[in-house]
Amino acid sequence: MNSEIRPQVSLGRRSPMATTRIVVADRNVITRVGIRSILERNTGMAVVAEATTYDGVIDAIDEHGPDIMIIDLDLGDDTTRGLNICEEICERYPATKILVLANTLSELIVIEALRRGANGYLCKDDLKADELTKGVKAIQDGDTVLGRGVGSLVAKGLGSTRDRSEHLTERELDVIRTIARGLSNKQIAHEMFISESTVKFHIQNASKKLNSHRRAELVHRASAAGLI
Amino acid sequence: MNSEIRPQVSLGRRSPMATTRIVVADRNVITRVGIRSILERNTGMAVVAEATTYDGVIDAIDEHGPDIMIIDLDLGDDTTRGLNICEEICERYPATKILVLANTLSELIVIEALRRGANGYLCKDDLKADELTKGVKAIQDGDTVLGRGVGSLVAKGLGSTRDRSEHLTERELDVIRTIARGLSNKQIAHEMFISESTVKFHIQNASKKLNSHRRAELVHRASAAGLI
DNA sequence: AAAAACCCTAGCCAAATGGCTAGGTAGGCA
DNA sequence: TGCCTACCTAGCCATTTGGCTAGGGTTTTT
Repeated sequence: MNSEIRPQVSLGRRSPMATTRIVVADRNVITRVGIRSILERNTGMAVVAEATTYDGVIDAIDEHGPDIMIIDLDLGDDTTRGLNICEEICERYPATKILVLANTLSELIVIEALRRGANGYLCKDDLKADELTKGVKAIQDGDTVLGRGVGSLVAKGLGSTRDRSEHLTERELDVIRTIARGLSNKQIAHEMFISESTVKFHIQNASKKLNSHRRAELVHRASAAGLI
Repeated sequence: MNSEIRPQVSLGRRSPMATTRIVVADRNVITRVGIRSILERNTGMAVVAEATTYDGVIDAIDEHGPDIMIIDLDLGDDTTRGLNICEEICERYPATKILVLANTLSELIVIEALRRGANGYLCKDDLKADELTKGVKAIQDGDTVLGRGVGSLVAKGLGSTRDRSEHLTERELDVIRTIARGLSNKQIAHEMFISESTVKFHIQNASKKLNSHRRAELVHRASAAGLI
């Protein structure tokens, strides 16, 4: 794994008086307003635009050239674009740093996001207001920020991976959780940015591990085991 | 349902100068701040407290005696308390009106929430900022407010099934429990001495009640609701 | 260097499911 | 009596699934 991500981005600390210009992208109004409100408690931060679609993100960056883009990868209008938007932004607007604000936590998504140019990854749940602010500042200073839970998750994956007697992989759990929400394989594929074949592959493997033959049973067992 | 509550606070239309005091409960900071921020654009509304747990909700109401409680039923710390918190509030603090702000939409949940004293039910997704504000005002005026989608969902079920609390029948529960064990419709039919058609019939009905479209989701919802 | 995990993809086929319309029964209740 | 509910059954059709084989790739462990 590249430990070296986006090498040639301006490193120096910014002058304390400069305003950090931010664009927020999320499909949910409440969330957008919430983020804006939390950030603007700081005089040094300004949310200059909001976006609700991938195209809207590009447009907003193009127009405002923000310092930081805070984005929920799942904007819903184009399921294939979630992770890729990071690359798009990174390539076309290298001056804009990316903070991913996700609903769910999956080691793979975190890694992928970082690999594609994200500078930070926070999870909406269990996030504290000051963590968001601190995260933005840290990224502004050139750091890479991983929220509570996120860091340890990644570290766990990067470090020791053993003691798996009968354990479901992270990916398999992701799939099961999504099945529990009632999505079809096709929908899951879109949401996870993988192909339908892969979804079926994970289901098959998880099913064997939990000895179930129907996805409903799979969900129930995983649920009963407290895995989801 | 009691149309007459809150004796000592001015009833009927409030004077335009009066401030609507609100408590917001949601486990997510961003959401709490977002709601607060949206509501406080109106001079007549003030979020006097926030809560993140069920006990916190009770404490906050006890301390502030708000006009309106905006709550996400899933606060996570006690899964059995979600719907019951409505009753608790309704009984102990009849002056406080309840607006449920949910993530998911299920007819059963909506009905139950209303039956237990909720005055409104909005769905976070696809909610517009002014809808939240309008909803609060409407509830303050004594109306019952159901968000887009919510209303039609309930109306659909309400036409045929008026007063009764919408619940799953014994047979439907039997089927769901068996689905959870991973049996196919054919196997279920054989085990229950009914035809496969009947199995599908029960599944369809239960699915409508729980607003799910896949048996895996049906199992998960029923399971999460403690029904099986 | 080899093995072991994990992740991703493809295609095939039979079976199962979801969603629907359109009936039937029996018991409780106004 | 008629109406309601719960329960039961049938058939249709498109879609989804389960189960399989047969490959890719990367990273970590041995």
